[in-house]
Amino acid sequence: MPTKPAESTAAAAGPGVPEPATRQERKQRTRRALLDAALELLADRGFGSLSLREVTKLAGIVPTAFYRHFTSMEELGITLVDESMRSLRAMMRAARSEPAASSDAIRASVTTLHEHVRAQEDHFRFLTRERYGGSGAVQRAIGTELRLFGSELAVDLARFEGFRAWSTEDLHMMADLIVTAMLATVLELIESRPRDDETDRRIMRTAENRLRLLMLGVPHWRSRR
Amino acid sequence: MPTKPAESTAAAAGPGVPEPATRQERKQRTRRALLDAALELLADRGFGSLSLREVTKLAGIVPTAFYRHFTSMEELGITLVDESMRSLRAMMRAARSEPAASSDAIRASVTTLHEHVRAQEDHFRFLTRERYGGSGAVQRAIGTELRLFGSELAVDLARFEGFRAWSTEDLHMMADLIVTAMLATVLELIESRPRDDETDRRIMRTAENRLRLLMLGVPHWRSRR
DNA sequence: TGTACATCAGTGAACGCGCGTTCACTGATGTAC
DNA sequence: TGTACATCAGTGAACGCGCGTTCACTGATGTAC
Repeated sequence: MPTKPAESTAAAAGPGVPEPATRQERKQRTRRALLDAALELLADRGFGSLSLREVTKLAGIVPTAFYRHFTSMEELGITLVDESMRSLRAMMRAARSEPAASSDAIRASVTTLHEHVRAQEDHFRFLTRERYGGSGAVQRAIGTELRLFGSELAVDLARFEGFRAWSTEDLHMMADLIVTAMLATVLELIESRPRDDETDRRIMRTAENRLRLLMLGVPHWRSRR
Repeated sequence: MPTKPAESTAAAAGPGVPEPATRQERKQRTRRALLDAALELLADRGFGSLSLREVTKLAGIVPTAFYRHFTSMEELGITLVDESMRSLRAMMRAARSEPAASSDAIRASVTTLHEHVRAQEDHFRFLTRERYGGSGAVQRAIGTELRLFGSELAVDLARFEGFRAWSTEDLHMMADLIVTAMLATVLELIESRPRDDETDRRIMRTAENRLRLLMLGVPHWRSRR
């Protein structure tokens, strides 16, 4: 048996499970352990300061085995971006499929945001932290993906009655405002102290109010150029 | 003479200057060289990944001399936060002293923002990048300072006619929205490609529109609790 | 089903390197007389 | 103004450590017959 008991997030299976699995399945499990180890370490530090050795140690493998899964830490980072963007899009899809009933739509969206952030805290923390502080390729990848994400939201907005007359440029501006406000809320949720329902409710109330204020301006908007 | 020619930002004086200065002045100059070296390295990496040796090398001194100025990189980081916040407050003061004439006030504020960001790009980059991706104490210091900054802005807003009836909580929400939108603009300016007047104008137009949209909602705001 | 060989995820020793920090030092600047 | 001593910013050797990466390896899993 090639694997040690492993440190924490490692490939070791649950209690009592007799360790079956094909070679491919085992490899996938170790790969996951590496990604999870990185996400765990990212809870209180930037991706740029993670070392390959730390990640493999936490994943329960020897440093040299890392190269069986990724050619470099950067490649692992890009994988995390892809994975995290999938979580973000899943949230977006959930929000889109809600019944859009005026002001309740805002409340519903914020609730969806809250649920998804709490469920995939690692991914959302990674995206919001590395968006700016990130190193090279990871930062660029997040930038590109978020810009794409903003454009998708702009298209969504265009379908609503209140935005019928808006120019593409103005729709993008509105989408950016919403994305920025949402990401600010994500950060508040992730860094909230103390971690209780009362604090969460306060953050979500603020998030709702932000969006309400943004929407109040919409009927009165008159583009300048 | 204790100092070597130095690498780039170093304490070496300008061309032809015969290197006078008291011991204190020399020390201050080296300290500045260390801070400038750090800011220069921060142009494309996070503070958490800077090493003491790199910084001293770029500043033109030997690693051990670092301790004559700071007890650790963390202390240097906190100094950079203080210094950068001073740039931010200087901008705020400039904006406050403008004649506040309705919609031109927005244009004037954005122009002020643009000028100050371009003049102190290092400081603004440091604040916006480390706000989230930062390591421990630096991140916490920025968080505290920006919250304070938001509160000051909330007090400023309270003096305007349109906000007479607003609750403290709502004023804070509005101030946060403005700060967040402004910081997003700062980031766009800092990361803008290509670096030309046309790109800058586009970014500033978007910034103006964001603020205009935010303000459009104000007269219609009705607090919910 | 049984055997012989191929594959390949994970191992462990070894490397050269940059790291933060210690220490005793040097020599120009500052101060007391 | 001149001399003797104190201060202290910057030096340079040395340390132990974790880093990324190389290499030859092991042995369980997979495959061909």
